[in-house]
Amino acid sequence: MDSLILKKVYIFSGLDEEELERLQKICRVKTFNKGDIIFFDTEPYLGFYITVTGLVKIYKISKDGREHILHLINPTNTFAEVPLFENFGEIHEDSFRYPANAMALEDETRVVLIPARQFTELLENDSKICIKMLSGFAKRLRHLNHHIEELTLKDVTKRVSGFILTEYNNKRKSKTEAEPHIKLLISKADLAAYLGTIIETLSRTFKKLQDENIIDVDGKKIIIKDIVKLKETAA
Amino acid sequence: MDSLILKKVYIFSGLDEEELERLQKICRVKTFNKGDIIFFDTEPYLGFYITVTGLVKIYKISKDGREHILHLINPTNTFAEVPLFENFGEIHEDSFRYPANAMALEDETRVVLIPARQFTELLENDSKICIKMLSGFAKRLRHLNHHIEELTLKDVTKRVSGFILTEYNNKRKSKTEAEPHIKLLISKADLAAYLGTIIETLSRTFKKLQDENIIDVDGKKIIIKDIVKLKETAA
DNA sequence: GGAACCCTTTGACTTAAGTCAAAGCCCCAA
DNA sequence: TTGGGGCTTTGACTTAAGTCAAAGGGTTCC
Repeated sequence: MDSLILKKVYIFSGLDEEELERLQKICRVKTFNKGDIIFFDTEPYLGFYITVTGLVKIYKISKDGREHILHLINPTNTFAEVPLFENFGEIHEDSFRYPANAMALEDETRVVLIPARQFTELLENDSKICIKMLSGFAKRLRHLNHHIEELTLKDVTKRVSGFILTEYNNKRKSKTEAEPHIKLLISKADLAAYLGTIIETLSRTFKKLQDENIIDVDGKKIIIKDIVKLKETAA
Repeated sequence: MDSLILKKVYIFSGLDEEELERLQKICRVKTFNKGDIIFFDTEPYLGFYITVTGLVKIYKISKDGREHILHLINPTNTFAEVPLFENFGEIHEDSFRYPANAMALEDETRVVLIPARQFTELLENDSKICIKMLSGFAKRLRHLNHHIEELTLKDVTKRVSGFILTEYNNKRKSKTEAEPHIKLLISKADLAAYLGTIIETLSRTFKKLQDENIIDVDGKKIIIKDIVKLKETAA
């Protein structure tokens, strides 16, 4: 497998060559196509994953079939690490399940599986990795808190506007461009599920924001026409 | 201060006497009355807290004044540890703020402040504590995921029923009794905020469940009259 | 080129839950 | 005992967002 990818994974960035090599030996690489399931929330827990290429969605399905997306996992990011620690030491009993479902959202989505047992041995001897993982968990906690805040205290229009703004800010970190816009990496149905709504409502919200001359929606491209008003709407 | 309390805190349960003593020296104890603010989300980050006695709520306020409760912290549990790790090493720059507000919900609520800087030194030398903290974070992540699931995929009636059931299950772990019931530790307004709704809707929901002979509400006491139907309603 | 498909939009309708306002209840204190 | 204040309930109304159904638009594949 690609040895470089592990180096880029945040939690492994403190490891030396030898440790990386050891880790590499226990990893398993898997490739998925768009729509393929990586794991269901009913499956026994094997270990956590790293997205290498493509995009992965972590989601839950309610009894009546509605879906809610908890996370979208980009390359070099990890997912499903939480069960590792829920009852540290008891993982061997294989009574653990994955906490949600994971699906590949693009063709050629490659992921690396880090088996639980071997990894925990590594952890016990290395507080640096632990701190990195703590840091990763902290970020995720922050994200989930923010997500809950959005879902409970804001209406759909505010959530959509907020989403566009954060996406735009993330993008701007890397480059600047003439026409301020974002490109959706996911389908509108998925975006709706991520924002805690349904596709029809999302569609109407986009239309409303277009009518108010705040944005322009062209397929998966969303052009920001009035960032000041967009910020007002999101606030 | 009470030295016994630190022993009971989950993340410190691996420490020996000497380490506990060292920790104790750097702690500060504070006592609050009902309604007192422990910290606002605008204050610079000093460190994390442990609830010793009483009850603490962690909450956010939206622009239009609505409140949402993220967590309720019981004795021996910690809160506000997340910022410790968000940019590990940079805490000294004191540019960090608390991520939410914290308020004492009972008189004589005692909390212990563990200063950030001293604590991180301890962490770096002890992977056992790290793993304990990871485990604590994992539990919280699980809780937040569950919370999001509830908020986005379920209506208020389901959320209320689910809340009663989990409270009852938590309680039953310790003791069994003739009349199945729970006692609310918080006001109904706070419960509403925790369940992502408002007090009027909560009141109506309780009434509906009473009319259907599923529960009986008597002030802060909720008697479960038909646990089978309650489970059906929550599902 | 058109059939089949998927994703998305639009319209008409329903409903859960929020808002506003008033009244009720209960406990404590003077 | 009376009265005030905090909490809670109830009622009437509004509204945001979900449901159901149908139509539109763009790709891909024979």
